[in-house]
Order: sequence, then C-alpha cells, then structure tokens
Amino acid sequence: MDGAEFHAAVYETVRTIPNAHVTTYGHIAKLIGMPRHSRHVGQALKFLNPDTNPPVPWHRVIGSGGTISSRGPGTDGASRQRDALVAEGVEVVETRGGEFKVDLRQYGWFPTVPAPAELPPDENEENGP
DNA sequence: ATCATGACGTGCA
DNA sequence: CTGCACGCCATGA
Repeated sequence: MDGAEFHAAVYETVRTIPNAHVTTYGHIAKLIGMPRHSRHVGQALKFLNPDTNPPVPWHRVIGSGGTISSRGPGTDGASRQRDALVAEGVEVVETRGGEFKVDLRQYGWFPTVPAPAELPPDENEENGP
C-alpha cells in the first residue's frame, strides 16, 4: 500500500458515507485496515480540491468525539465544513471554545470493517510471544 | 540518520 | 466540561 493507494482507499471509503451522516478519521483508518493512520486520513483529505472528480464528501469526516478540526485559526475550513453539514441536515453545535461539534450518537456512521485488507483473518490467535 | 510536523486518538487530572 | 501528555506514523527539511 503506497501513498496513492492509501489516498484512493480513503476516498472510496469516504464516498460510502451516507448523506446526513458523519464518521471519524480513526474509523476511516480502521475501514482501510490501518487503524493507526488516523492522522494520515486527514493528510489525504487535504489533497482534495473543489474540482475533484468524482467528488468526495470530505465534510462528513470529523474527529473523535464529534469535533470538527479547526485546521488553524486563520483558515475557514471548519466553518465551510459546518456549513456543508448543516446544508445536509446535520445538526452542528458550537462549543464555548468556538469549536464545532456533531452528535455522533445521532449522525454517527460506524459500519463494521468489511475486510481486514491484505491481512486475512487467522482463526488461530493463540500464538502469543 | 535525526528532528519537527500534523484535517488524530486515548488516557488522565 | 477543559486542558495537557503521550502514542502513533508518513512526510519533508
């Protein structure tokens, strides 16, 4: 799995998020078989442009706990993401610290891992060190 | 090779 | 609830 395949996997998974639903970076990482690469999921989404085809609903990916990453004080990415989510019917609230949050219990979308990606399940797990 | 960085996650005070 | 520390890992200087 190289960088390009990683990006492609992230995009495909993000495209499967239903309308008016959200998921987390960590869960996307899990779905592609790399649960420790939550940060890199965000890195991949960063490469998306408004003219990306096919379009990727990047705004449906948020942090654990339902918080929208601010991406820095000077950027408007967070507000644009909130706007996109609200336009889809997702309720977004603003915390005291100026952060945006979504209720994952209501809008969260966390499907089970479809396939362990390149690491076939081994029924024998009693093989500790 | 080492150091710093980051659209993250989890644990703890 | 908020804030802080640490772990994780590809990427670029």
